Amino acid sequence: MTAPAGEGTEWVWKALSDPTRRKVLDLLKRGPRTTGGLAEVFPSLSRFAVMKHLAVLERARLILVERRGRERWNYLNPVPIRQIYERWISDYEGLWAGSLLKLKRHVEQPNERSVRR
Amino acid sequence: MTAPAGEGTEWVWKALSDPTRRKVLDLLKRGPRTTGGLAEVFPSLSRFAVMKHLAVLERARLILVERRGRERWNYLNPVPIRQIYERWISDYEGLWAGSLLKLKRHVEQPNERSVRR
DNA sequence: GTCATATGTGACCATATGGTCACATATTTG
DNA sequence: CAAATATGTGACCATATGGTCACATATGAC
Repeated sequence: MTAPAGEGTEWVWKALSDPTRRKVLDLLKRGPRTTGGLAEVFPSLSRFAVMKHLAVLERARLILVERRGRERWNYLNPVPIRQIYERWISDYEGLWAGSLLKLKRHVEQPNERSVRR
Repeated sequence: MTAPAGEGTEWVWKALSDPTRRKVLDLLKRGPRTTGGLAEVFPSLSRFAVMKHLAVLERARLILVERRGRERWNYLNPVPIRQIYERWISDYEGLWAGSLLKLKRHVEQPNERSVRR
């Protein structure tokens, strides 16, 4: 990964770019889980693979961890997701509405495959 | 990349996970550009590297391309970003507000480093 | 203390990613 | 047509990523 890369949301984007990790977050949205409990949800993955994903999520502070006895409880932290929205996605809201009238001609041709490949 | 992965937004997440590509989108938000015009903005990258990024963005349909003569004009398509928001991010809005009261204890400890590493 | 359980570490591997370079093709201009 | 410009292709490379396995450690239950 080399460097945290200025802004601070960099690791969050990386963490969110994997579907398994997004699914983990979706699960934690409904309440905290232990590492083993999470691993059970992904029968196709080894427990170790799940642990690696959790490490990536933790680095991005998308999850917070509390050790209770020999268990590790993983909690969702929604704050970084909010930041992604506020600092980047929301800037595109203007375009979703209108204002891209000049693009419309090009964008909205039913199923135009990039105007001739 | 292997497979488009069910949902359809998969390539969009991958495309957005790179800071250079997000910067390209930020530039295109202000209007279309040619490939060469974009490459000039990234003096640290070769034109070929920029072209590869554009290919990734095009695969995700985040940009749409029109060839005019010997030039290639790249247009932003904001629709996939909107879908990311609607189909995933917005599901976390509830948590941003309150409703995570049970988490608060754990989440909001000033700078707790994952409760002991 | 001993054993089972829950998690962590280290080594390793295949593929994806981000990048390079050399060269090919297409299009405008004189 | 010839030259300059704009983009595209193929081969290649280093590192990151997602995954495996074997083994180590910590904690709760008897």
